[in-house]
Amino acid sequence: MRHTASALECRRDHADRGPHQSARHESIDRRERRGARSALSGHVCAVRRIAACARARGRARAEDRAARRRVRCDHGACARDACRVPHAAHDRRGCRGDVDGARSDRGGARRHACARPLDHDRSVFAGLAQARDTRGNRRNGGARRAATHRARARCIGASMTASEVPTKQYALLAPDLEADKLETDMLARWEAEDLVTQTLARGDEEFVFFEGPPTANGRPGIHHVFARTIKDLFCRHRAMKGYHVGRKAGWDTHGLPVEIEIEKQLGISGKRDIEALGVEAFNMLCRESVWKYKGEWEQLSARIGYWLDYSDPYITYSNDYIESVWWSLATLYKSKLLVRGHKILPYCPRCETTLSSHEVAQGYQDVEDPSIYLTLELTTPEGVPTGARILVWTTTPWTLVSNVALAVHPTLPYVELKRRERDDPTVILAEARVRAVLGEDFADRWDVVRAWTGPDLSELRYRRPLDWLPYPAGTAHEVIVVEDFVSADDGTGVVHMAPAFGADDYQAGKRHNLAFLQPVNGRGEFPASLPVVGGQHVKKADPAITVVLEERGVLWKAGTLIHSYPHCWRCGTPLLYYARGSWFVSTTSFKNRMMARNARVNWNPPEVGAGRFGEWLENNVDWALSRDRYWGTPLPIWVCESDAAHAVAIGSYAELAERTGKALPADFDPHKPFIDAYTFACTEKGCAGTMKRVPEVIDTWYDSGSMPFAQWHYPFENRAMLEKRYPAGFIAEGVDQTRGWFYSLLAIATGLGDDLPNNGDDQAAPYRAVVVNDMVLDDKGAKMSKHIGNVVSPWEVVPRHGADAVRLFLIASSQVWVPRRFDESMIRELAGRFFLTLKNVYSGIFAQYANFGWSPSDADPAPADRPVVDRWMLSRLATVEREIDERLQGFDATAAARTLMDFVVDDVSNWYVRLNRGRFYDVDTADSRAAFATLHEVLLVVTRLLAPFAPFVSDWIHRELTGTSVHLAPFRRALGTNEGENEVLERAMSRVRTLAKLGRAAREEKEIKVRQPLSRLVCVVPDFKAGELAQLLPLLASELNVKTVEFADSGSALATLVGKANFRSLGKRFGKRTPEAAKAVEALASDELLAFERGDTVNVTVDGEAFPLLAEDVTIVRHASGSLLVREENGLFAALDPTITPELRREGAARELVSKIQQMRKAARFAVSDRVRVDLGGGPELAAVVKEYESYIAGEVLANEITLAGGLAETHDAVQTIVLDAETVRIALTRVN
RNA sequence: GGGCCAGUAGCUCAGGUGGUUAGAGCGCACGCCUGAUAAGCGUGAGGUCCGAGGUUCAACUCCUCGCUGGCCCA
Repeated sequence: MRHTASALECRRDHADRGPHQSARHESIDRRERRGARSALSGHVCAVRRIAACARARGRARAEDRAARRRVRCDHGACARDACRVPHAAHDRRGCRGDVDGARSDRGGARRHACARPLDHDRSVFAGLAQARDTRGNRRNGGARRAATHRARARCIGASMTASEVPTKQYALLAPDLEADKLETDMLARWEAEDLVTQTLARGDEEFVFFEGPPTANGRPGIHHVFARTIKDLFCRHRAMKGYHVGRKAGWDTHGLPVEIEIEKQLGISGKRDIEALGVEAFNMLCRESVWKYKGEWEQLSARIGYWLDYSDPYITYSNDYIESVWWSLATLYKSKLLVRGHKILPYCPRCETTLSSHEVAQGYQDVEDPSIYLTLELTTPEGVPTGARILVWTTTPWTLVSNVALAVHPTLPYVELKRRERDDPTVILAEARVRAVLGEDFADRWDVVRAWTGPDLSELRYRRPLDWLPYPAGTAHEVIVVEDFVSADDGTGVVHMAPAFGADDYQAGKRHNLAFLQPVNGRGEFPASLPVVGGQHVKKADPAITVVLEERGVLWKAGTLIHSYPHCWRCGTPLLYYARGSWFVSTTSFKNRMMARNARVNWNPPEVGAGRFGEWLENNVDWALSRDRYWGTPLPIWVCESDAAHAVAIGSYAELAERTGKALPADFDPHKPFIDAYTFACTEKGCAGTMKRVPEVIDTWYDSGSMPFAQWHYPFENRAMLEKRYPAGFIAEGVDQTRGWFYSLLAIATGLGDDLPNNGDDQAAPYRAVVVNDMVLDDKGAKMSKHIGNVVSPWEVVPRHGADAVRLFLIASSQVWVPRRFDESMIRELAGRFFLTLKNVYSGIFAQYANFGWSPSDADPAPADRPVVDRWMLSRLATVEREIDERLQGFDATAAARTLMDFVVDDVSNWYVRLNRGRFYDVDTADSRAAFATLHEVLLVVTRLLAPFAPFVSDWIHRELTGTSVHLAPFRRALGTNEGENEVLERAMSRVRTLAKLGRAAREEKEIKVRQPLSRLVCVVPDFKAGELAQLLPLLASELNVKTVEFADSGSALATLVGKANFRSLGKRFGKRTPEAAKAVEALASDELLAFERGDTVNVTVDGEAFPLLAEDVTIVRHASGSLLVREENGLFAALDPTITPELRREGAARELVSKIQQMRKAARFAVSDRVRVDLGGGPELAAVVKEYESYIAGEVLANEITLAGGLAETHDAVQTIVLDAETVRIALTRVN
């Protein structure tokens, strides 16, 4: 301890001497550091003793926050890595001198590095130490800063003018700074700068983005973070590319989920309860409820860095929005694209309401239903019985009252069978169903008398089972139709059709103009006028109907069946599929135009567009808009009370006022129930009726699909705006939106056609590109649901890991359109490691050492003048920059993120920084300046490339590097095509890295540690000439710790050549004889291959025929011959000479000894600065090593003394016996301070 | 029942116009480094590329039929 203090005193002494002496001392200090970089001395001690320093000075300010900034001072250090880099100042004498010095008083502080209060530091150290003081101390105030600058100006040298003094100080990213803190601080900064507005003020050309509106009455979940990250990152990328990217927020505020929420709150259920409460009150509650989680949505969006303009959001319930929707509906109506019709909907007869699909999905139960088979008489078209009967199956006998047709399959085979030894009529059914219906042993009792096809059958007619209802005139009935939906999986392959009670039936009914019989009222009862079942509930009528069928001789057999059937989730009543009157957008009439537009959309992934969405469009049915509900956009159609054929669509509030003849009130509300009070005289000439609005509201999907124009209150306002902001360049939502928003946008836009700008059918409107994301599953791959309780709250995850990490994880873990598991440990693994590496490179390498006095300046060598490894780094940077931009341009965020992460971890940290660490220990040599300038450029570009993915930390670092926000920076530097990219150099480095890998593997094979120097590496790189790689060879030599690297020339005796057949090339020429040809190629002798390489013609014999060998037929691989350690991969060849000469062995042994002693010191918990005595016991080998390398060893392990006593010291602090080069060596350490 | 997606190392995922040696990260084992240190680096083990047929000189890749999981629709 004392010696440390004395060293510090020594330093203060220098500092107090004034400028001149300080400068001189600085140079001494630096010389020490350089000199220490000896090729032999591989090790360094970093001493970090915060408390010790503070105590030594007696001026500790532990409470001072700044004190916790670790400040490391390095003296006389000598990194192994540093030694690998040629250094102009390298000087063995300096190294020795340093070691000598270690025995003096001064030496105690030689390896001193510690953290201490900044002012303490400043008072103690002069010279370079001064530069360290100001690191990160911007908060420290002007006086301190000024003092620091004076001190630095003093010490850096008299020749420097004040203006030349580098003043730039890079703040460090403290390792204990939590992501949450960094990000919330950054958010406050953005807020203060109003950065979003700044970005919105830029850019000439529009990149149009549509925000799909969320419903604010549900809480945002982690999957919303996912979708929003995707939206945000592409918007940020395009904004950085110079586009203007508007980001208007929006809220989806209407719809059944909102109503259900209120019903739950009030403890009521169903339309009757709502009517009892009053629609006005109910809707008021809906209107308020929508904003329940608005704050949370906004906060979460902000917290994850989703930049959205919430200042003027579109709100689907607002009057302006509804008016635009009305305009579009009226426009469709005028084009006869908005029409009346029927739709089969699940309907609860008790609640008297239709149910939405998601309500139906909640109510499936297994129930026992009738399962009856009918045998119906077939007739000719003229009505003459054919003598055959057709078998029909149903589970809903009550619908037989409404039977109007049968359906058969177009291609399934049908058969006609006759009962043996009976004169009964024959029966017809699908061949595939015969066993199931007639029994496995049917062949014992039945004979097949004829084969039928569906189309054959459709030429016949049949007699219906019940004839209680008359057919309307002009409709088809008792016919057999051919339909694809018929299956042979159950029943008889013949389907009974009641168009009023089945969706398929209804569609078929429309196709074939079938009669429509709907003898059921809203409570699910038959009308009283019907025989037998009049007044009964339909489900209860099944037994009575079955009896009648039997009486009429058309019942084949009756039983029951258990199956899953939907029930009302509120009251448990079985649902009826029931035809309801509805208004439709007749999308089928412009289906082809929708498909043509869809084909122009850039879908990511493509299969969603072509597959899921394309198929769905192919099977498009008209869009039923009507909803018998309350909280929604009212359908703006008024119908005459006296004649329902008289109808008008109102397209604006002005038009409504005009019709009614008076101005609308100031507080006009277009919602129910108010709007229903507006009536006016019928618009038809000569009609005296009153027009009333139809009661329904519209499907909420129509609201959201109208957002491209309704968000701007088009066409009432903002016509010019829409010209620029339509269609969207890009939208992104979950795959569940395929039938939702993606469809409603497309359908409405196609229907409106030229009533919107830039909206011809030749456009990909309303969106040019879509990115579809899939589900976020829990860590076990199960869907997240409230029910299971595995829903991940973003509010837990984001603060824990930081939004940057969560965003990057979501994007990079797999393609966004594949379902991804959300496993928190994966966030740490994937994103955490990347950010740690990035921070280490920035803080641990760049900032820490740049703060000794480097900042970008003209003194930095031009890129062309920098070492080859820098030029390689910059080339990789340019390549990666281009690749990432291209990937984002192509909407492939995952590939872009991975490219960037791999680059930073692999190329930057793992290769460039690792190889060049030593160059950062100086700040004013050309070599160092080149390294700093290179790394600065790399970090600068990396933060820009990272900004769309991780907007927080990228901005933090970018601001340190440049003083400006990354979000106002250009995404890509202004480089020409492939400018800055040196493909040959990148490939060459890639070869070198492979050779390094092979070399290490070769060492591993013989267990020769990298610590053991070897004499030479021999290698072969097929696609490079030796000269082209020459400049990279020093890197390879240091990486593999060999003295020389040489190339084996073609004739080298070191290698045996072996041919490897190229099947791709041989396959083309030899076809079936490929294996034989390959064998012949691989049988070629080494000297033949050598000759071939030199250009001689070599033949291979296949099937007795000689073929000249072509260059592409063979890959020539070299194997070592002789004693070299060889590894080979894809033709690359690395051979290490494993010969360890006595000199090499002694060098290795010295390093081994040092390593072991260092480990002992660590194990014995010595402070890193503790001085020791080393007592060694061993044989003559050891003595030789110690003799040659004593000063090196002593310097490395801080030994005041090394003895070769041959025995243990009497007292020691640590002792160990090791085997060094087959010699047993005892090591005893004694602490001597 | 229909459509789409996925199934590759213990885990999470790449990849491939068909070419004989299928990759990465994590984890694991072993080792290096100790001036990025609550860091960093390397080497290694680990695979019936879901199964069965087929096409082909050659299939993880193409085709057919299945299986398992997910989503959407009925």
